[in-house]
Amino acid sequence: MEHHVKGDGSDEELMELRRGPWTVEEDFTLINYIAHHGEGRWNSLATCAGLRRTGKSCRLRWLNYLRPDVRRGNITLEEQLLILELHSRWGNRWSKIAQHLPGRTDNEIKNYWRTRVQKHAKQLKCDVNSKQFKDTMRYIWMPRLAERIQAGAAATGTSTATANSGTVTATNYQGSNQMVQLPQPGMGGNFGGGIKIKHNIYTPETSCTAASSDSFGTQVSPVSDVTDCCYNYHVNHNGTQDYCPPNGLPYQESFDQGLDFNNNNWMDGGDFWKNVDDMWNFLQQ
DNA sequence: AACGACTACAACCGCATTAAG
DNA sequence: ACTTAATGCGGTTGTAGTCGT
Repeated sequence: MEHHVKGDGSDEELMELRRGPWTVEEDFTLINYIAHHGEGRWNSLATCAGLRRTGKSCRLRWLNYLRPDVRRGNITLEEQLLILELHSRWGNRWSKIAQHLPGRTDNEIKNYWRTRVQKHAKQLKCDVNSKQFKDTMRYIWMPRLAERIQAGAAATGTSTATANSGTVTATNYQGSNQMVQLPQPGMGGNFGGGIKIKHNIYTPETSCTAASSDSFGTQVSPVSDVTDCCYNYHVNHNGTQDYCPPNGLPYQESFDQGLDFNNNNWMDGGDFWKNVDDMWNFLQQ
């Protein structure tokens, strides 16, 4: 369908600027023009190319869709992990995050975050910006993603996730065997008690954020130190204490049931746990 | 088959920042 | 130094496709 700017007698209306989805012809015109004249000066480009589009629209179409190096298709596990990691550091700085995922646009990453991550936070009935959700992501989901990446790498004989100007290795995220205290229902952001469960947890010490400069050579301030975190945990370097819930399922397996990392559906456990309390109840069964 | 709900993603909008004159 | 246009960014909306009933 075709949209037109309407109603106010503006220049835009007089020029009958088009809106809405781009046609194949428009795409071809834009690609052709940029191939001959280069990109930039988007307003004049739109006019000179004979496109009845705003410069903004042309720029967006080029950068997000037509550019030859735009990468399409499913977000890989490595990319997911990188997005989570960078978002935890920079927040909604989509453009900045996208710089470290070659071929991915800020728009795509933003869409991914909104459709997958925010959806899951909603299903868990917690705010995506809450410490509770961030900690769940950081100490549970990210380590599991890393494990799956490494498992995949081991299976295929590859060892790194090529993801930007630098590389992210799965081993960046490998934790030592440590004891982490899970949040209990009603604790809010301050988890004072709780049982101790062994897991390869993701900590500032084991993540690339622990360094004063990150793996991309960018100076960063470390994210909240684990001592600032509401979790109480202690390191169990020999890793001898395995906790097994009464249901007989190892802790890790229990989480895998709720967070299906297979087939990239690593956040599709929302129907399994309706909220954090449900998750907790399941783990205590 | 028809319908509605849901999902993913393309596109738009408004504002902030930067560059040019 | 100031103004204005261009560009970039993040939030939001629109829509086509898919799935379940």
